[in-house]
Amino acid sequence: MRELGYVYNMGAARLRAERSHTVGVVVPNLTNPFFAELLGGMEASIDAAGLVMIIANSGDGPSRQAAVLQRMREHGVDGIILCPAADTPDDLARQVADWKLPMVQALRHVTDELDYAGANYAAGMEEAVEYLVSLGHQTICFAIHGPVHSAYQERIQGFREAMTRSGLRPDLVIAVPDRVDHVAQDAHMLFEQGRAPTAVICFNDLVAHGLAAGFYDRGLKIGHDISLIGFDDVTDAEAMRPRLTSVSTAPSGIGQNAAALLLDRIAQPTLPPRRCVSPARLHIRESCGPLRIS
Amino acid sequence: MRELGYVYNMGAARLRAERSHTVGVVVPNLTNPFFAELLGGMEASIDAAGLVMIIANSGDGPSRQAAVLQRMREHGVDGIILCPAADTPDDLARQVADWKLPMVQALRHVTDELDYAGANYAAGMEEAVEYLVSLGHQTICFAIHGPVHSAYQERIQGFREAMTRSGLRPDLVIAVPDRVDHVAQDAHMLFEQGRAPTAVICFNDLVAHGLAAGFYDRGLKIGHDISLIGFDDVTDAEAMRPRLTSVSTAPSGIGQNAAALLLDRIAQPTLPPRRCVSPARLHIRESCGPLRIS
DNA sequence: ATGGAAATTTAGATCGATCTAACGGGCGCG
DNA sequence: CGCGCCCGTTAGATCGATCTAAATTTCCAT
Repeated sequence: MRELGYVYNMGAARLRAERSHTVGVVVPNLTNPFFAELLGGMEASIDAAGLVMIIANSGDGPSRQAAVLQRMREHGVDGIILCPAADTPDDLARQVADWKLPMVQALRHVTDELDYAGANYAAGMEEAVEYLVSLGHQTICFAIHGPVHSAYQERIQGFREAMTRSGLRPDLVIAVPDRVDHVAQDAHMLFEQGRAPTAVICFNDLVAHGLAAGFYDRGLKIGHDISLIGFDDVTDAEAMRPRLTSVSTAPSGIGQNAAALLLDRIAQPTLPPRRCVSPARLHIRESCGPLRIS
Repeated sequence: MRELGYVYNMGAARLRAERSHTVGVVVPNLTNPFFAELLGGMEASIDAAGLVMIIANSGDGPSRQAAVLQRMREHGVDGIILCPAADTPDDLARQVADWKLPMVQALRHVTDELDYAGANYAAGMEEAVEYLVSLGHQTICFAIHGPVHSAYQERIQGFREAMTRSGLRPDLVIAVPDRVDHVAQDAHMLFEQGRAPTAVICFNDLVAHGLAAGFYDRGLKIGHDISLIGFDDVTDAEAMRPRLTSVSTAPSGIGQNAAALLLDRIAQPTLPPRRCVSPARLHIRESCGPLRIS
């Protein structure tokens, strides 16, 4: 075989066996390091199972997402890991069921009829709020960002519930610019309309990074004049100064979970839908300090 | 067709037509945001051409890389974009020619017999050195990192040549830890053995980020006590304080170039090997200042 | 040595898109 | 009216791995 330079023709095998040893992965955005880590985790598990990943970008839009799913179907993928784009219609599940295509939702979910791998964003958020409360903070702001989806809503909900439970105002949810490089210069938005937060929780580490720059520009010392908490713990929080306290969602682990769910479902398509929600824990570093009475 | 739920069977078409509408992409590392941007650029071009990307991780090791290439070959990809792993044997080109598989090298190159898309690292490095020299710096250090490959050597060569041309010591090339989170605590290495650099150029922005943290810990003010230049301009340099001056290599554009080269070569396999080297320009921000006489 | 059961080899069918060649219908011109 | 040309249609072959069934061999027991 070696002499003749034989290579196994997976395409022919697929045609006969109806198995392509291929899975599709759809993410809203390739360049966000958060998704890059997610992909890294998936790749490891999927590769170990002897399959390859076909990857595509939905651009967080339902129409592109539909086109991409169709393309993957044509390519005969054995299953799909989908991070549903914002505004994904909820008949997605029905459609996929029609297609008899194993599928798991990652990070975000639009239906309970399909598997889901994510993190417990709400619990992580609550832990962050409780930590800030324990430091004496009362005016706590949640800086949000980006398109609306389940992971977005769970964070807001976790924030509101934890704030309410602590008897604090739950409505300080402020939208900052989507473009990360504009966040710094718009950091002043947090202090408008009579708000004077002493602590800010961010939708993700990118926002935290931008706000940290904005606070620096305003002469606010992080961990002293204002406390800052990130979310995802993915950008090198360890390399920020002061080091960024962040809610760790371990995207690489979520990727592995999603891959494991998909492999199981491919093996047993009749399994009832499962949810694999990994804990999100607050990683305390140096960006938060006790409330200063001014 | 819609009523019956017909889907085009790409696998069958491939078997007959010997075209899979599939390209393989091999990178050494999925989680590095630099490669994520590269993939983003490729995805756009490849998707626009109606092909899909199969993606794999070589872990920067030749043996895994060989396995991954073999797997892609079995899957019948129409071509491959490879960022060659460190220590890739140079008979790679011969092997690929035997396989009659269109292939382009991205970011790094091991042979002139295959297409290559990259950036002019040496020129970018020279621009960085000249800029520091124009600010009066004389003791300039290059902080390197990671496995050895062509992009690594071109940067070192550019540094040495530019330093020599300016009549400065070209040998201040210092290796910092590979793990980014250890760079900060090992920043002191730069000042050992009687070296007292007043400016540091970094192998990439991750190193710059780490060193910035290390300098902060030592009480050095960046842009004042010490000047710092990054490379790649990919981590949100705009969000650092002071903003990081960095040599921009535009990985997304390199990805697009690589994709374009591959599509051309698939269309015309007999084309002579081409090289597509995009310019690398210094993006000046705030992390460098004039030499202070102490 | 022969029958029957088991093991192995071999021949063909299959998956679905595509390519070729043969076939048939339509039409114009002699 | 008939011959030949052109066009559209259709039947079958093809790609390569795999699955089934038939054909062949092996081997043990009677």
